[in-house]
Amino acid sequence: MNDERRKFKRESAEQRKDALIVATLSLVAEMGVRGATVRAIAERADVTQGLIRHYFSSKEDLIIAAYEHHMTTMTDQTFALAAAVDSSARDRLAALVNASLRPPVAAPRSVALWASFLNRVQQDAQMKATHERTYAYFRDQLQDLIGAALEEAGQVTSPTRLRHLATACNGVIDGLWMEGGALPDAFAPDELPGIGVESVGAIIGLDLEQKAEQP
Amino acid sequence: MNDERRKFKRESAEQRKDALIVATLSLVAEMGVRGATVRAIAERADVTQGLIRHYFSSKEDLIIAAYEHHMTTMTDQTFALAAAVDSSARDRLAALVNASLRPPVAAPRSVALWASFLNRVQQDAQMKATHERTYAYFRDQLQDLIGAALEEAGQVTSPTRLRHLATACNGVIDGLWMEGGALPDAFAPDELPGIGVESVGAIIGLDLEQKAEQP
DNA sequence: GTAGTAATTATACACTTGCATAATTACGAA
DNA sequence: TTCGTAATTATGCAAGTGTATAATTACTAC
Repeated sequence: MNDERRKFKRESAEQRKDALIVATLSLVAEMGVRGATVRAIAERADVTQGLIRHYFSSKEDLIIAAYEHHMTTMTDQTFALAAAVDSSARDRLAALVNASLRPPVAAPRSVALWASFLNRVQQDAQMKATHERTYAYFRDQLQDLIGAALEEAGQVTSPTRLRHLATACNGVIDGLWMEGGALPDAFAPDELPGIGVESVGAIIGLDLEQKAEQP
Repeated sequence: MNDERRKFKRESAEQRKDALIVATLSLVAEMGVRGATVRAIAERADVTQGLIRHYFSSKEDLIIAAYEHHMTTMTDQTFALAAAVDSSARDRLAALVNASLRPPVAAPRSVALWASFLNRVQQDAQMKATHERTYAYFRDQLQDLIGAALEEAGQVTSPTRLRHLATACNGVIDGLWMEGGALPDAFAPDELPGIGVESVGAIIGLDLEQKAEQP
């Protein structure tokens, strides 16, 4: 009885690791990797610093896990919304662009994390692999959607041209994503997704904004 | 005589400050702000660490100066090429997009620096001011060029719409710039400027790629 | 030449960092 | 209940950090 006396509570390995990762990400987003010291992380996760070494072999290991967590979360958030659309490929494409350029995917926090990790991603092989996997996945999905939307519209597209279109659209989307997160005040609400849909539509030659015809 | 014995050489304040800034930027680009320690900077600039404090009141001061230097250099490099075009506004616009998406402006080093500084920019008032000034300058130039190009083509554009177009184009350009620097291998040479010109043209409704008519 | 002075080096200090190791504590099994 | 063990804390350390201060050194004015 009298739990107040307990100096700490035991948690499952999964919960603790997750709590440490969440604390790490919040600190990195706020102050960069430099601000995410073991002591600061431990404090934010309400544990003592020694515990970090109990769950992660090194701080580098924790940083890598945090990056993986962030990328996975963003990917999931992006495709969760787009996958819900079950009408036309064109609408699914528009939904994907929308989800990519709207919070929580497009947000200062996301971009701050991306920027903070960039250096390490370029140096650490494991982080680089995570980055490339995530990137390739998004690009492939985008390319498939573009292809399907064009086919839907009765257009024949060569694989080479399709690849070019996907590259261009991906660049525009990623770029607007970063831009929106780096300069949140530069855009009115809904302006960023609007620009994205407009640009992607202009590039592939389809009007993504027009409502589906009512039969 | 026998200058070999000299333990150091005196340089003008301007040269030394510049050398320290250049050393700082190269280190930040390679290893992030975290890797740019006073000792590493001093070593790369071939001086001892004490000298840094002689020219900059603090390390933060040096970082701020380095950021200013980087942004100014990028702006100059961007507009130097575009300003050389003296034919039509349309061609100047195309040249601006090109210069923005081509080395040395669009390069891994530039984007690495941008990403490394992002956190500090958000926190430090002086750096934020530098950032906003640079950004606003580019945007205004872009908006003017778009307006001139459209007028040239005989199109009337409301200020509101012009602002929207400039925002969209700016977002696409900045985005592609970051994308190209973050993933240099994802694009073939000349592919990025091509996508940029194509996208900007599609957004504002002008073909920027067509050659000027030969009389 | 020589003295003055600013540029540059040399040295040291207080503080933070990541990490290791030992000492506790909570919880499950018996 | 008690006992074992893994989770958690407590403490300490060596290396690296920015900065301050004093000691040199190169150039300049006279």
